[in-house]
Amino acid sequence: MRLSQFHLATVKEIPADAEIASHKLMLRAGMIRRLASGLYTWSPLGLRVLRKVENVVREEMNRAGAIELLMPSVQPRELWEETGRWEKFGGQLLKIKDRKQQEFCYGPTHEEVITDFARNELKSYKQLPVNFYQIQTKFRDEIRPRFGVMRAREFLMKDAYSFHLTQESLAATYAVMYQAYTRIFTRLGLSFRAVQADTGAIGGNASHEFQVLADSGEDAIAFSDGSDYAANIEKAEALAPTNTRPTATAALQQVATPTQKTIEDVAAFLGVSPDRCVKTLLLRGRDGLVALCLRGDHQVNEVKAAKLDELGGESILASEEEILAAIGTRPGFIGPVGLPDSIPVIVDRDAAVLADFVCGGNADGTHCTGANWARDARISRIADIRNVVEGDRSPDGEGILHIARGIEVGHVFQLGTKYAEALDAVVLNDQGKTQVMTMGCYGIGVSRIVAAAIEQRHDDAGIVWPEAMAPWRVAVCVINPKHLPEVSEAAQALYEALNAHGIETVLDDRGLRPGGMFADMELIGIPHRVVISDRGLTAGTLEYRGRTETESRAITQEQLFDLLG
RNA sequence: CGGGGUAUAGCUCAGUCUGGUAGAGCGUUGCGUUUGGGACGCAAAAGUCGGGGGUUCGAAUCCCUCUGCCCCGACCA
Repeated sequence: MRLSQFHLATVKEIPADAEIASHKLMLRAGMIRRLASGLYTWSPLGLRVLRKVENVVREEMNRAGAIELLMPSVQPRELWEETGRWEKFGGQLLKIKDRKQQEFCYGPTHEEVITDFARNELKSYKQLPVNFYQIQTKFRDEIRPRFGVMRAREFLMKDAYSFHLTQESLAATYAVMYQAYTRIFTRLGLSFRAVQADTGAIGGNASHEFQVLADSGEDAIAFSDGSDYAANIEKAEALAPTNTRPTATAALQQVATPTQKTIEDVAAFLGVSPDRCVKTLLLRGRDGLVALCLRGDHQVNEVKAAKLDELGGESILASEEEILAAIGTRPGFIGPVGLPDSIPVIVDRDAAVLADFVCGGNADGTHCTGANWARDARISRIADIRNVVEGDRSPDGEGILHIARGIEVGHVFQLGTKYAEALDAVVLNDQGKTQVMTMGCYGIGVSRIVAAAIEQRHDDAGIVWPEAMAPWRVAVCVINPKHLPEVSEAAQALYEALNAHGIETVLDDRGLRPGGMFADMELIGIPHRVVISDRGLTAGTLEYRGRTETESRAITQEQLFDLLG
């Protein structure tokens, strides 16, 4: 590509509301333009990168035996009624009506459509297993779109759905997809980690997320330094403490804490550390309020909590009014001591081994000191309901846990029969009997990968693309093309030679001053730069500089081809 | 959904408190000089000050209202 014939649109100034590096750099490089909240146009430059990612994904999916198809982005309400998700999916589902007032949604995902396709197309176990995928635009009406294409409302996703007769077959395809994902992210040059993920309300058997490691990531992941254990913090189990509860030595006392409502304030006020306090949360349970007790320095894990029988799938905090009505105090002073018998008290494993602890006094402006389980407070059940923290023992018993941040770019999931059952997707098995298929689903956030890569790879000058994602591998920059015809001819010749060797090259023939040209090529992250000038022409060498190098070096054309492989 | 902010030239923003001729930088266009790390000079085009209503002799500015966008929060007491 000759840049004079391209639309490169870098800018110096960007809106102040771009917060993270990838968002800023994508705007500055002119890869994307915002159309409306969470909606972006991909410029010619941005699209080149997006296509690179897409093609790697497509190649590896094909290699792994998946078959590409394309489903509509607009989907009829009736299909979503069949799985009950028309209502259950919530506000993220963008609902639209056509001229006949028929209702549709813009697809946030395609389980319904693919399962409908499968129930019509697949009739025999002989057609299984099969794995269909598409690369398609999705729309999720996010509560708060942010970070550019990282959390946009409209985004490009690769989603695959596999169909099986048996769990063993599903597990096999799942493993193949896991391997394919590992290849994809490795080829894309990303530093990533596959982590165990929560299977959510669907309750499937296995699920892994592929997380690109970046400090700006919205997910927290826990990984062991003594094994390959890694899990989303939502999923990571906090092991029971090894010590048992000491015997009570202190007497229960009620103390005045007039304005101290947070653990930090109470602990500081009473001169104890937060890990000697018990914090109590009241949630809406299946049959009335439920109390959760945790050590003051720990945080409740909502995913774990929601799975408690007492809560029945959701973890919703009780309102101040409900709490006032039930126990006569407000948030900030709740404690396990003297709670009504009707409220189950679920105690975290670590909170359960505390003795002589501090907790809320169940009266405004009071806390208790010297509280002890059994003697002063009832335990209905002990459970793991907290987030793991840095330094916890790894659940597999090997090493200790560390916490890192990640950007979820892929998710593989053994769905089971949930959708196939709801939509009656059945085949005849080898006994001639009708059998519901079991499913897997495998997603990759194609557009998000572009942002995630930049998060991971950038410097002061701009983006530092991995070779596999760069819009072009090489930039040939011409200095002062108008002065000497030989200079622009030499640049042209090199440009053509590189492309002829299958090395994607861009020729910067815009005639900019060198500073502007170099700055642009660095901003848009081209891995290799070759400068052609009268200076080099006289010397018979090319001036080469890699994107992350700080000095140029003189090399021959032969050396350049060697270097580019 | 709650709270806060914001909307002025293509972009980034001043100007609003204290009402009185619409501003800057970047970008764009033309001419000239320049040409190895985002050049310089001269000239120019460019705005329904988000929409609607009101107050006023007069509104970007004050009041009401609608809308878009952004930020924070939406359980961790």
